[in-house]
Amino acid sequence: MQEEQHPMTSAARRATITDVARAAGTGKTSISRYLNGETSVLSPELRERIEAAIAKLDYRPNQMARGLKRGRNRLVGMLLADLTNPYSVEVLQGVEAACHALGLMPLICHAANEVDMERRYLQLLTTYRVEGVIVNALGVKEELLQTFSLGGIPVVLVDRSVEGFVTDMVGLDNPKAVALATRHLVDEGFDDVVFIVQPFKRVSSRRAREAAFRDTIGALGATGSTIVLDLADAAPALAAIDAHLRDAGANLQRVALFAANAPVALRVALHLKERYGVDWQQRVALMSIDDSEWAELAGMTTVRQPTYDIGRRAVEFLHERLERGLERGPEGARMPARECLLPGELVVRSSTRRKLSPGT
Amino acid sequence: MQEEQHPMTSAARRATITDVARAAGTGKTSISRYLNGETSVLSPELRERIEAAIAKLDYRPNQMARGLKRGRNRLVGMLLADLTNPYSVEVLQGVEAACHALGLMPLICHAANEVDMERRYLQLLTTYRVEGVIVNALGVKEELLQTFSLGGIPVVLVDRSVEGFVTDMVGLDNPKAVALATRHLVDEGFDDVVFIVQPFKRVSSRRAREAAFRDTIGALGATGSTIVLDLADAAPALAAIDAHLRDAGANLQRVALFAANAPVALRVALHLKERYGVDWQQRVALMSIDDSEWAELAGMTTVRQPTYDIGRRAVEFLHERLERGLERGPEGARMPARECLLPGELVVRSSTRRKLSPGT
DNA sequence: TTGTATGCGTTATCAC
DNA sequence: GTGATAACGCATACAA
Repeated sequence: MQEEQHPMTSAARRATITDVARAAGTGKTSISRYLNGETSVLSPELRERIEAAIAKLDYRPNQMARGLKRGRNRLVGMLLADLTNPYSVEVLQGVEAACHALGLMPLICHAANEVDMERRYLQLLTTYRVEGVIVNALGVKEELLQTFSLGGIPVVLVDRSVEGFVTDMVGLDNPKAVALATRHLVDEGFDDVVFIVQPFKRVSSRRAREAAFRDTIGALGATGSTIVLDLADAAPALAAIDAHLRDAGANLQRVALFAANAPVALRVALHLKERYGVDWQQRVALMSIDDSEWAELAGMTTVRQPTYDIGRRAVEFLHERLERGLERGPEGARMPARECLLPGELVVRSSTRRKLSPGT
Repeated sequence: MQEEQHPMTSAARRATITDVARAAGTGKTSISRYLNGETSVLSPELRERIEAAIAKLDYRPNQMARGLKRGRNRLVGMLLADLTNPYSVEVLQGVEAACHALGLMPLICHAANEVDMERRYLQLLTTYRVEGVIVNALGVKEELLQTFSLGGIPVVLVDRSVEGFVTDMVGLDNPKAVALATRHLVDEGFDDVVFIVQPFKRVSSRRAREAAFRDTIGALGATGSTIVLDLADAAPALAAIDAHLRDAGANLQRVALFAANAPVALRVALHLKERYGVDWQQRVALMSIDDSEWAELAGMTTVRQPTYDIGRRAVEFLHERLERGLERGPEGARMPARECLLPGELVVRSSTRRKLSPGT
């Protein structure tokens, strides 16, 4: 009844290590050794038989069983707050590449901006016994993460820290990046800068960027203010922006808008276009952190984050901790929390180049 | 030596079902029963003890072990060719939501446009014994997918079919969508439409869209041509576009550019901006399939794909096959391949609204 | 150099 | 109602 057109066992279940052993006329141990690269302790002849059997049966070791036995399944959890944000996708690319290089498999969880999803996914990751987690979340709290740490599962934070919780974290060097951008604006002759940021919530980077903005503006002796824009209800903030623009125009001030990230920048740009028409760029200068794909098209100045490297570093941090945990006992993985702050790169485009001589 | 500050077993390994059984003063079987909702056959008293023990130990069943025993681990593979393409992210959202609702866990694999990665990831999915796969790939061939089908693992294709391989597939209704868009252009008075598409390669949807374009243009008696643009080497195609635009201008023809998807549209838009300046939209009309986030900002007409539903349907297809496979024997999952073609929605923006009276 | 036996955490089969 | 016990597929200590 078995049709053997293809080299594998028809439409039945996959071959197991036992099947291979039988086909190769040997024991499971030798197969296991072959799989784990203990190639030196195998007679060339047996080795060939094993290779043949594996090929014939199209055998693939079952990672689940393997993980169960070894205690580690090479799975690492990657929790992303919002894949809609190009930042996340880019970080992800770095994470994937690094994981691949290290033989790890990222289990990607996309919370789609739902705080409740974050919690559920984190719990789920726990049931799959991931060896570590990389977290870029919106509302995760310390206690949730403690579960991992206490269980000996390393946690690496991306882009934001979590209050009351110390671990490795990697992200943009916000102070430097914001200072760079702000200084650029002032240098270009803008004497009134409006920083636009989402409600801080639990997101430390938002707060950090805003603080850096105020510091820099103060140090430069320029005029600056902050407007908080909630993407779920942007009207009030947009009205505030309009008002500010109107007043500044009356005072002959040159104002620049500085968005704290790409989603905010897009929302603001859409509003400006709607309000001032297609040539809104002639009327108001907009820049942002995050160099999204449309920035070039819109000719908008940005600060490009080293997203790929951020992802890569996050995995490296994780990997180092995993290694440590292996060498010493499970309790010996103690190691001070590290922080990796990568520099942003200013990408100057037409939106912030001086167009009008001051006072005109 | 054990510090019991937190309710769980210090920094050691996670609690197992045996631990819970011991803590509850019962056998593993009862715990298992409790976990699997066989709640009716448990005395209320025992039930409470179990609940308490689980809470106290912060016990989480190990999915790996569970999968090993049951033969199914609720994992489904999701292979994505390019997360950089917003289309993919949107489809993913649908997939995730549907999976979550059905108790499935998507294992997301991002091939980053590397055909070789696709192959590797597909093999990897096999080792994790996913119960099914949803594939949106660039270069996977029939043989690779056969491995899954023959192994009794359902495959659902998204957006594109694979030559010589029959399975469920879900995507945009390309003929209708392209016809809708093309007719719109002609209605708006464009008498020369250029369709721009990436090299067909193994991507069936590209071919389908181009064919639909030619059919529609022919049926409408309008002038149309196709330019193939390779994102990795766009110069020739862009030059061809320039030439076409020049010639058409000389002949007083109104030409519209129709990009087959968002990445192409972006590349073309960038070129046009570079060539014609910030008011390039005044000179040439551009539309595209895929309603990317910058389309609104650029005022570009698009065909919006029902991405979320595409993802959802894909999971539903998969789920139905999984159920079938359970009821009847593993061989009884036979079921004709289905195709779900969802309609696109025309989003008209300023880019294609008549600006010049013909012949001016 | 090779094979046997045991256990990883869970579910399923069968007794009680 | 409840609880031993045998698998699931694999790795490993140990024996041969």
